[in-house]
Amino acid sequence: MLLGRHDGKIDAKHRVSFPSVFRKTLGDSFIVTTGFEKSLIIVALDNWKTLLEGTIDKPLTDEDSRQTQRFLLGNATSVQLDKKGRFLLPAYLKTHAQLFDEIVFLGMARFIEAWDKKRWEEYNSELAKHIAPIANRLTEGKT
Amino acid sequence: MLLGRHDGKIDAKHRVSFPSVFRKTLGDSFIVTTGFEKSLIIVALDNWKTLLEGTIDKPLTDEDSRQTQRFLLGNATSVQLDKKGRFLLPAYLKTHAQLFDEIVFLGMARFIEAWDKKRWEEYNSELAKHIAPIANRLTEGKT
DNA sequence: GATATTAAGTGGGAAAAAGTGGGATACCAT
DNA sequence: ATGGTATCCCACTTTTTCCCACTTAATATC
Repeated sequence: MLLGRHDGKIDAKHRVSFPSVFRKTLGDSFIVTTGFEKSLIIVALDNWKTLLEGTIDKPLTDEDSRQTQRFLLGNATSVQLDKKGRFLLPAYLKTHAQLFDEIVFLGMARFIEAWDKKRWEEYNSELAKHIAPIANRLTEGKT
Repeated sequence: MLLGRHDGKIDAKHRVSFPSVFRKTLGDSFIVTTGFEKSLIIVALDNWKTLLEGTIDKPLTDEDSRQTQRFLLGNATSVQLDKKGRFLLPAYLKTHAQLFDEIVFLGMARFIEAWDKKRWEEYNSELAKHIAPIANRLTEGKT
């Protein structure tokens, strides 16, 4: 299961270093697409369809579903890691996630989210304030 | 049941020595994540997994579930003790807990809290001054 | 209670792995 | 051709991992 935070960098050639821990699970070829809250979603090729369940399997007459499809599928790209574990990030994805040179990868069980480091830290500290009930359950022990 | 205070150290290689008393309960593999008042929370793996149930299999479109996942998964790390009972502490957790080189582990019944030694001692002596009315509030209204 | 014995904890060397940066060549579109 | 981008490769730095030696603490033994 994918979990934890690992940092990477984006160099002048738009190459993104991908943490080796995650590489062990995902392999050296996967899908990158736009995510929610200005993140990027990174998912293994064979997990791609499963992940979309419940979001794109609605009838095409449903506009919300059409829009979600366009967002998730239309922006997706398949990337390949180089020998040193880096992939090339298309400009439109870099823009979407407001990425600069420091990137944070978050293991989210079945996929990975990527955030600009600064934005993640801001978002996360906000999150901590509102997620207290969840954190409470964490320390309550077995239910 | 986890209780008591035991101290540890963090060396230059980010290795944290974990008290053998707690190791006997938790084993040599567990979850470390962010906690309240800038502490760290250490919980057993299966404890943590129970908490995740019902959130990691929700569709991507569920915002609440996204937030919970980010908090629970993004900040957590699964650690493994080495032969000498130390684990590697990720930089972001060290930062969160404002840890330097001395660390205090507190048994909290079902989980463990970790504090920077100096911060803990300051916090604790403040606590001692004000704890009586606080503890009283906890029991007020009951019976 | 002093000393032997085992366990726990600390620090660091050395090798391997991961990550970083950049040069040189190939490729494509204008 | 030319400028921009991608690809491949290599050199170098940093981090991680594994192992061992040593110190300190805890426990046992007489």
